[in-house]
Amino acid sequence: MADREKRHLEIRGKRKKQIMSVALRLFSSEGYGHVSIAELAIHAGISKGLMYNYFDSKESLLKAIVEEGIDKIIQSFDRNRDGILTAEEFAHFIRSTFRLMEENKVYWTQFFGLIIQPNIKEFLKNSEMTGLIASYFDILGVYFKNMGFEDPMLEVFHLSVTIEGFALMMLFYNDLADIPEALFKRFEERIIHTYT
Amino acid sequence: MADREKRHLEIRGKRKKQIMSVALRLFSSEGYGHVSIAELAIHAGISKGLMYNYFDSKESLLKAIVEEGIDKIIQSFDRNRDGILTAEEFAHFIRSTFRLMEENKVYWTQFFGLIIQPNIKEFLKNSEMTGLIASYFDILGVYFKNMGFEDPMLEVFHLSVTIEGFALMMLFYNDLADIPEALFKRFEERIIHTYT
Amino acid sequence: MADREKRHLEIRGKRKKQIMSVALRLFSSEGYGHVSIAELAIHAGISKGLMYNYFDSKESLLKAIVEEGIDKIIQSFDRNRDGILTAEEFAHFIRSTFRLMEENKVYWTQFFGLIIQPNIKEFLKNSEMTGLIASYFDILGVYFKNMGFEDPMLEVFHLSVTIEGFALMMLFYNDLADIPEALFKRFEERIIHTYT
Amino acid sequence: MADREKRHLEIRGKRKKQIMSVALRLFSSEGYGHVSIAELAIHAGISKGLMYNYFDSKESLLKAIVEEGIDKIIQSFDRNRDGILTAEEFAHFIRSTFRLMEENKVYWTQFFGLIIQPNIKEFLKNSEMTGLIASYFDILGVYFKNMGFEDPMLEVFHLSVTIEGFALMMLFYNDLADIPEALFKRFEERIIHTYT
DNA sequence: AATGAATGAGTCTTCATTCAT
DNA sequence: TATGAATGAAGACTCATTCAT
Repeated sequence: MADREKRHLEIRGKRKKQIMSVALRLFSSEGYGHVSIAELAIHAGISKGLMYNYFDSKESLLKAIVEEGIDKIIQSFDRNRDGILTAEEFAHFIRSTFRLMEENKVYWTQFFGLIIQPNIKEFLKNSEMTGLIASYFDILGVYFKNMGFEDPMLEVFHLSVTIEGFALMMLFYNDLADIPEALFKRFEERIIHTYT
Repeated sequence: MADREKRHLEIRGKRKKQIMSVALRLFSSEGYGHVSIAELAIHAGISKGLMYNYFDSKESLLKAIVEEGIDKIIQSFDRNRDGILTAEEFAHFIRSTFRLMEENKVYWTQFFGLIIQPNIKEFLKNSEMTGLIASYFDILGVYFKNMGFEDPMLEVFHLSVTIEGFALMMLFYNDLADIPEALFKRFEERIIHTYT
Repeated sequence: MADREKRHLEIRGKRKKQIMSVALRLFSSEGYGHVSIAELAIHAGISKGLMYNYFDSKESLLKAIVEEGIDKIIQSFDRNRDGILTAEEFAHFIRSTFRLMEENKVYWTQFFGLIIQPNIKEFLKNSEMTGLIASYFDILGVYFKNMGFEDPMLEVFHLSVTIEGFALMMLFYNDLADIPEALFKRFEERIIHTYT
Repeated sequence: MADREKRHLEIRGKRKKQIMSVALRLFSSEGYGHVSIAELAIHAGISKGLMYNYFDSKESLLKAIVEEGIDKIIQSFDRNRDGILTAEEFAHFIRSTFRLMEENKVYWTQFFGLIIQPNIKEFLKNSEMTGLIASYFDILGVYFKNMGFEDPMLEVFHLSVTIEGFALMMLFYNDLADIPEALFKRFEERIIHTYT
């Protein structure tokens, strides 16, 4: 009994992940509104009805995907929040952020491609991320002030804009030709160099 | 007769612009796929059928909007392409770019919100813009080299990423609370200062 | 302009009535839940989509039908409610009620067949009819008391039960073979005779 | 072995009854077409698949329920069919009928709520009940004739209509507030008094 | 030029039923 | 016996597009 139940849960878990993974890819590349359940089912190799065994609706599937991504981000960034950053810590923070993105380039690119879609942005605004971002902005503001920057908030703005722009660039050019791996490294060092 | 015809064309022109303007706003905020012709007609104060007097289809309307935006960009940037930039010319180039964006903040924000949507990106890739951007990249590369930057292509990348990131930030935060006007100016000077 | 608008409204009105009429017939004979929009469309000689030009949903169509019936009933019975009934008035009340049912036997049989369906009953309970029925019960109670009946409320109950049962009988046997016209008359006189 | 088999059959029998009981309740209150197998399974505390171990299909389950009800009715009324009714026998017949309904008010109300649904009526028409009812009509006709009623068939009609109307009334008002128990008794005596 | 009734293909969703375990 | 994952046909509903007026 416990055996059967365990297997069921395993199967459910796998299927759920599989559906979410396929959906993220399609939603990101085609746009949420342009992906039909039929298309999703074909790409996931399942029947049309099965999705509804795992998610209440198409929108609920979207929500699950977005929330999972937000959770991943929060888990990654929710450590060492004592609030004071040294130059070394700043460098480490930037490097580990890029490392995270690089390791799951496909996932994060797709995720980014998803959350910039109209109506989906709203999910973010109502999530914990808003607070998380604000607190990081504060920490960075203090750091830049301590480092002697004239206009710390402008630097915070510049840095975050740069990182978002980088993500957007990856999204745009990844379809055509991959961005050279080396660029990751050089770009990252360029940022660290500017701010330490 | 010629008079009547002229007035006729004038009216057509105005209607067309009005439809395109409303459509851009809706496509950008709701997402192309989520805007129905019925909704568009209501917001434009016309009947559903009338749209088809001006555009062959919904997609043709989209195309017209995107092409108009691309044309505007090309017209703005297609001057002084002798190819060699002085520091002063660079500063002027950055300033006039920001000025253009600032003056039509609403239009460009909407336009940006439109072209980052999946499937619509493709329009850009097949447009003249690709070549235009490439040529600007070349000019900037030469400029950065002349200015003694170690890795000119990285700087080009950084600059373009920054500007795209800025546009994205405007798109995201414009709904909630306007970005302070002053930031435009400070951000722009920050870029000029870095690269001159 | 006013002309066109008028014609539009005329067409809309006719179509709406036509759809409601076909829907009532099908809902009553097949059961609301078993009638598909496709089936309804075929029987009404229209396309599947057109129904949604006139009603928001299948349920909204149902609601319109039920409410129309309730309104008809209320209009028929909402006259002379001074509250005191003579034997003559009672006889007239019964006769005119039967006359109304007889004249639109098809409509009322279908309507009755609709409102006894599960879930649809609820519509009635929340309608004005509840109050109307209650007030008629009161009036009849007084009448039976004045006529010297031992247990007036029991008579009210008996009478209403009899009429409802008559409606149900019509619904059941109308499919197979029509109830003989004469029965209407004899049944009606039987009731009048019992209670005057 | 025979023991195990017996227990086996006992369990099967119980399960079957349980499923039928839950199904009758749901079919009656929600309408046959609106009850899904999933819903049924949840309310019966079994899995979706298990139902198919006991019944071939949803319709076959419905059929079993209706047939069981018809059987119960036939068993109750199939006695003393010598054909001639005295006044005393008539009174006893009415009383025992009401007693039967009263004792299993919930069951019969639900059953009645089921068989008046469109499409389900057909089951009755093709069942033995049609003949049974006809024969009772005959017996009652003779009885009323012997009792000196002017229009015996009208009385048969009136009586059956009254009883059906009573059942319908119970179905309608049972959800809201129970019909006072005393009414059963008084209503029954009222009928007996009229016809003896 | 302008309207909106009408169409029907396509979308999301439900659900009776099957089957491997 | 019992489970629930999986299927696919069918249902409610949407919407780009056409066309008579």
